[in-house]
Amino acid sequence: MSHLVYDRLMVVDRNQVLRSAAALLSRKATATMDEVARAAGIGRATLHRQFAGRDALVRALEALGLEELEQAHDRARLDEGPEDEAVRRLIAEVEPVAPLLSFLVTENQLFEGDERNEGWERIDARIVALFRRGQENGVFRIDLTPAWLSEAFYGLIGSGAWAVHDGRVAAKDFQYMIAELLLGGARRSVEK
Amino acid sequence: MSHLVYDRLMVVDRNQVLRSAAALLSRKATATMDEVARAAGIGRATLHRQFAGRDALVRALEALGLEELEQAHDRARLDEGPEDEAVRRLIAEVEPVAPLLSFLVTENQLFEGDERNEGWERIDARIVALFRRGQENGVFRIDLTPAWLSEAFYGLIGSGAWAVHDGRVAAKDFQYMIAELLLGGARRSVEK
DNA sequence: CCAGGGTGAGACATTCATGTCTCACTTGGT
DNA sequence: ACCAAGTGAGACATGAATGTCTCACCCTGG
Repeated sequence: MSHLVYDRLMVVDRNQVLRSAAALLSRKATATMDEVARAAGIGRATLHRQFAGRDALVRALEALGLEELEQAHDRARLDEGPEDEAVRRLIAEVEPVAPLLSFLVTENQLFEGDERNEGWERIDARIVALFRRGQENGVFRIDLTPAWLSEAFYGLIGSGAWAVHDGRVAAKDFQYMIAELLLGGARRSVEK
Repeated sequence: MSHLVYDRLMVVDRNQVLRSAAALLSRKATATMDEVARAAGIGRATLHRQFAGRDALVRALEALGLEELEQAHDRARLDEGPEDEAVRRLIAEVEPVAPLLSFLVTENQLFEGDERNEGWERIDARIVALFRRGQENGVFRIDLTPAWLSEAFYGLIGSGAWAVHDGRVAAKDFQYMIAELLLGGARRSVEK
């Protein structure tokens, strides 16, 4: 029981540190451990006590990102209703995680298969399944593979996050821009 | 006249070094100067003679990438014919530069406005103009801003390059997948 | 009031990439 | 055959980030 007290008062809130680290590293991926510590309002030593090293910190961020991504997928209820609507819901739910996500993606490129977290494949499987189901139900075209649609989905999320980040797209248009491009494409359509 | 002889035989071919560096760094962005040198088949000292430092090397790669990008835009003849066809041509021409491009993009994120090369804006202006013209001619939808379409274009190019890189998409499908998604979207359409 | 655990600050050693320099060697030109 | 230029290899210094450790301080609980 004493744990609960410690976690909230005197002791550094590990999760809070992670949030602040995510916010910082999403903007400046090369931030040093010292900068991360300062951003979290703690000392570098304390940061090291919580995370053995920079690698451990990134791993923890990966776990955090994956957890939030999974929750986003859960909330989006991908297996309910029309698949294109499910995609829209997913975009909306994923938006808050987008900056952290793009940081992790570029960071993961460097791990080069050292020990890739299985969580990514789980996430990927869920969205691949969504696109596949949409194809079977005649909602999505069948000439674009689910794997590619999944890749493009996260690519557009990242692009959208950056576009918003440096003011090329208004934050309020984030979901619409991504959803419309992904679902409808750029070409002018007769329907709708 | 003696320069031509030097450039081809004894002296290191600077452009050749750049190519090999581009190929290596596109796969492993954190490669050392030593690794870059080895990959080019030269000594580290010689690499430093050609490029004052890692920063200079990246700048040179940026110049190379921008030059090839501009040439790709030229060859795509963006101001001729229907705009959607122009986009297809552009995708085809940009494909070879895609890996280097995605390296430069992630690398540029770190420069944080120190001295961003103006070339990017020139390139961007060209493709923005293409999308804008397509909108005026009724080929592209007007509810997606040209700035976003441009961002999405390069985002998808990058995603496609990575998808091909780790075998999620066949290389021969690169152009088709990107063009179809960007132009037509994922939703099944009545036409076509 | 006292004891203990957690913290911030700073000193310190270590590691690694970078950048500089020297030197012997090879190659091409004269 | 000689000379000059460019090169590779290696030694060396530098700087930066990392990781470890100590120590004084503060807060909380007893």
